[in-house]
Amino acid sequence: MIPHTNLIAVLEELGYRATAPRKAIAKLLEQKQDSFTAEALSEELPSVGRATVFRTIKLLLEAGAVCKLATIDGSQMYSLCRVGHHHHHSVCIQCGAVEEFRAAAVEQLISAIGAEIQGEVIDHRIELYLICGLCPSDKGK
Amino acid sequence: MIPHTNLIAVLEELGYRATAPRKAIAKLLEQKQDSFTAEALSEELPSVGRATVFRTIKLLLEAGAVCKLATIDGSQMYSLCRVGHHHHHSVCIQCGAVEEFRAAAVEQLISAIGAEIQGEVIDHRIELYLICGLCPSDKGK
DNA sequence: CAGATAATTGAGACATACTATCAATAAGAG
DNA sequence: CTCTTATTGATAGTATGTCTCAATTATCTG
Repeated sequence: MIPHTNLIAVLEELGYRATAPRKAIAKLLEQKQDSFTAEALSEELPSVGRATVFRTIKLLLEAGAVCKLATIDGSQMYSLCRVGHHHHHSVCIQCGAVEEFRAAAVEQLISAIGAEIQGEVIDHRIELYLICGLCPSDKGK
Repeated sequence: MIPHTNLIAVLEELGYRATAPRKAIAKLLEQKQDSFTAEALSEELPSVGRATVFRTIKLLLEAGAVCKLATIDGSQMYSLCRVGHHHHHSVCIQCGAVEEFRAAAVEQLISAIGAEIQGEVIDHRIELYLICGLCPSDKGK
């Protein structure tokens, strides 16, 4: 497990060079539990050019080590993927913490729905929005 | 059913005025079966200011008459909602046609997953990507 | 119908999230 | 160490919106 903790190795396996800027980005990303925007990441790494941050995120996205996901309001952000296989995300709408989940039942259900729908289902996307255990919920109000 | 076919009525119910630009946007949108971008809509309506097109889409989005959804590659687009209640979308990755679906099983499953996950689930989003019946699939290759 | 009032519009500047260009630099192979 | 090529950073450009503000237009009120 935890196959994508070494992001530099992921890039090297794809034939990309292990440069200092990429190492800095990888190191920072590996510590992130939460979702992030490319812009914010760039601000955290003033020594690395903005374009390089965006480029590296894109490489990691293509490598499957990072996922792009939608917030509850439809805007977008990234999240480090800790598992290598197909999965979905839950996002805390307060702190942005991202968890990954995978449920066999989901996949079964999707294919069942696919059977009822005209056309050939290619892929799907599921996001769960929640208030995580560490954030104060509104229940106490 | 078909509650959101009259988009102007939706806006009026919320206290917004039925102006000529809004009527033009509404008329065009009501004919759309496919997903669209605000930019494309604006280009189709050169007589209406760009800002007004974006503003009106935003109003309809808040009114629930239009949904914002993600394409398979993570970019975003809009789609007219034909049903008023909670639903999900399937998007043809070739022609952009959007269908709405609602499956009780999905909602049951989501709440079952919610019970297994730390935190309080607030909302969810599901998108199915497919090649619709009208588009040539790759099967014949 | 004639203002008065407030919402709405359009033009354009600004904001955000990227992508492309290109000369300078640095990684890695030999 | 040197050569080759990937990579970088600065900057300009693109895509998708949002904000500002003076001018316009809907609706209200008499």
